Amino acid sequence: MNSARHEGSQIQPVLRRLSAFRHLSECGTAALDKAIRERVLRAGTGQDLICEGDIPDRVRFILSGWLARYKTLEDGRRQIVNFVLPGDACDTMIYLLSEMDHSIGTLTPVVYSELERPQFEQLMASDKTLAEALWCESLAGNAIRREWAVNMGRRVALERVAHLLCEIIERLRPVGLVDGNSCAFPITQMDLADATGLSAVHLNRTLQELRAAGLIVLRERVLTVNDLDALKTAALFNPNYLHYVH
Amino acid sequence: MNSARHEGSQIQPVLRRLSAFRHLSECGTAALDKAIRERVLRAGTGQDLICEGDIPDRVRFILSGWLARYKTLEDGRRQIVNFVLPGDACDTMIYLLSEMDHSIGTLTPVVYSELERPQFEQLMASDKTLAEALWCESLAGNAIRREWAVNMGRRVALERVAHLLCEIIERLRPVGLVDGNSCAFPITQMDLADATGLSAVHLNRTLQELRAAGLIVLRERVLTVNDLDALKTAALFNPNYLHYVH
DNA sequence: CAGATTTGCTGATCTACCTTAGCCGAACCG
DNA sequence: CGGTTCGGCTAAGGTAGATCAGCAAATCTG
Repeated sequence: MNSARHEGSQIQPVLRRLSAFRHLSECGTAALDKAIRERVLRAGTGQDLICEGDIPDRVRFILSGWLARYKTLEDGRRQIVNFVLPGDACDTMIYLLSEMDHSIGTLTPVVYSELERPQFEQLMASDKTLAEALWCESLAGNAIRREWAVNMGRRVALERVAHLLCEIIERLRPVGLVDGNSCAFPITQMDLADATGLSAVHLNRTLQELRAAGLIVLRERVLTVNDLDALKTAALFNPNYLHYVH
Repeated sequence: MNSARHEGSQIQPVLRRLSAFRHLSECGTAALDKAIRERVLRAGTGQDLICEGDIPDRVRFILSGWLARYKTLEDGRRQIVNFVLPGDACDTMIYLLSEMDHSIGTLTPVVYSELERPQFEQLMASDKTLAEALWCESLAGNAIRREWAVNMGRRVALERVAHLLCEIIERLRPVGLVDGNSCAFPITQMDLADATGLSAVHLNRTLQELRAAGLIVLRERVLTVNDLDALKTAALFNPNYLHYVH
């Protein structure tokens, strides 16, 4: 178990992410900080935080690590419907529903904070800027899902994968996880395939196509994009759906 | 212009839809009824209520007719990311975002009610059951988008179309628009193709396959499904994501 | 450390779905 | 009234991406 001081340093991603939507008041920042430190937990790779059919009763904030929201068909086909990245709030308000319609599992080791419903509602009530930022975060998650529908329905494999990579970079950037042209990229090709609706084989070939075109360097779990504009053009990427204000 | 008495009769779908999530108090019902009657509008087929890039500043309730949320790529490829059906609330809270990331257009003639942000916030504050029902409606919309990701990513054409038809039927039923085994089905095959990520040609063939299998009858804008369970089985359809409580 | 598993990668084959092109009947329109 | 558009439908041919099978390196595990 780490000290509170150490865990505290990991709250930054959440503050940075919410600040992308609204300037947070000092009061809001303090309330959030306090609430998050209350209960910090860890999970290893490949664990489910919550499963389809479970009763949702808490809200989570991701401090580090990557997760996926996913659904599985009876015959095993899996579709990742969203990545959950550091700084993301996870399931704002979902406790209003009586049952989860999807699962949330870790793709890497994860550190996260858990709030019970009363704590979370108290947090929302504590500060207007914070509440609005949380609402925006939730609405932006919605917008991401819409863009994914476009991605899977109307983009070909190369555009599709390029688009996903652009999105991940632009989501990691405001939380400070992009260093120059590179970011840690800790997930497997299988995960990428399940997120893009492609087979693992075809995803692998598409990555190689992107590499051959000089658009990406992806090796040893690090993604480097030297010409992001070129990648965005190849992806028909328009960042408006991320809804960052500043 | 129709009389208020006549328009009033069209509020039913909204009440019925929200009642699927929470039992509405009399007070909430009355407030909603009053707010909706305030400003009832009409639009013909093929009109956009709001476009990508517009500033969202109002909330809408659909009283009759079908609409689509959609996005268009630069080169014209279109993807419908959601159908908006009678009774649906349209863009709860979206005024918190500064810009629309998608468009909403009519697929049929539509009757709808428009509320400015202050009116809507007043409505939300007026009654707890109503507010919760509206939140649930919004969360359920989210869940539908997740299921669509699965649909486009992991289901083959026949399953995909079958799944969409099941969803539409199960969404129309609680608002009273399913009559026995049939419902009005006023949209074109092109619309269905854009919603499923298929080409119009292939969608047409898939419909014929469904007809040949005896799973659906679709003609003259009426959809009849004599054995809904069979269609659901073919679609790997699980209604849990619609989140109806009763 | 050896064995088992996972991950990235490749080749060959197959097929689901796309594209292009065009027909037909119904509705609409000047 | 004849032209035009729209929606449903069909045929032919091409291709993007799936499936199956297998290999090598890295990683995990006992």
